[in-house]
Amino acid sequence: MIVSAKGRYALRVMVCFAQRGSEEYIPLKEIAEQEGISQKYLESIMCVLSKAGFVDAVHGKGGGYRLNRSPDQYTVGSILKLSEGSLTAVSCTSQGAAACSRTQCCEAKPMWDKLDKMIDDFFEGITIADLLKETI
Amino acid sequence: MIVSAKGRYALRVMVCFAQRGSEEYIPLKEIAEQEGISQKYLESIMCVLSKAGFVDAVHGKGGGYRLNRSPDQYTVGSILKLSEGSLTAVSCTSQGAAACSRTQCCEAKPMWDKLDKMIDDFFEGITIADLLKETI
DNA sequence: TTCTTACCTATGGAATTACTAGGCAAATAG
DNA sequence: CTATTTGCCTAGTAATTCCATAGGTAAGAA
Repeated sequence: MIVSAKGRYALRVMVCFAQRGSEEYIPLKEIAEQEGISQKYLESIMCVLSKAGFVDAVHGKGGGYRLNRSPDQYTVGSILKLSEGSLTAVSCTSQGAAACSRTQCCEAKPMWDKLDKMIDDFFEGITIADLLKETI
Repeated sequence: MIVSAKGRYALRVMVCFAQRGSEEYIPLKEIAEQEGISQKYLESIMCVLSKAGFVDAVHGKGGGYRLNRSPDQYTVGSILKLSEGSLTAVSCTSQGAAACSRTQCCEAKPMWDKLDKMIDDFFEGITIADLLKETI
């Protein structure tokens, strides 16, 4: 599993906001109910998206979240990387993990690197707008 | 993480057998020590490979495992699928899992399907012989 | 001031992963 | 025939991750 529920939820929410396409702020409670996702869990996801500047957030009544760019300005890759942390296919190639001791002699390393690049290119080549238009 | 230690170990062992390239059976203990992998853990992996007919196994003294085809007859994909169970990128598209209720209306489904196919093609297009030759 | 909404910290259950333990079954060497 | 070597089978377990919950604080509008 390269994309967990967290990443999928993040995408769903962003698609959801894009579908509404409003300038108004939408409270998370509304999205959570509509999508049938735990509100509290969504909060932790949106918080990350907000701090990264992907969405605008406003407190208080009439507040909520809204996109601050057009859907074609959001790549699926950027959203997944933010919510999942990283998209590496094997632990050996992820930065956070302690460097694999076999890096120098590993026959498979070039393959993993190529796969990582392929997956990254794939997700960076798709935008929220593409998902809306079902043009994949 | 789409490939865990189990899958990586399976590949390493197969590469290891291919490197030796012998007709003789090699006991797993030898491989485990050489590779620094838990013998017991390797046993469970080899057992699957053996039952699937990927390797020949012989009990008793002088026994062990050996490949029964040339390295270019083993795709990385076939080995990973066997040891990992499946290679699907998201839980929604894996057969074993209960069918996702959003399958019909999910904007992302076509994307996941395309990714799954891309990853499958990638791994099916690489053989153990390729890994040995470092021609990736 | 009160209500609403985003943000923050901590915690817990469930599942998965990587590994260990101990024995049984098969095959060979002596 | 017996002892040794090797693969095979079942069970358990520590650690980790994942998904979600709980309970609060901070900010802003009516």
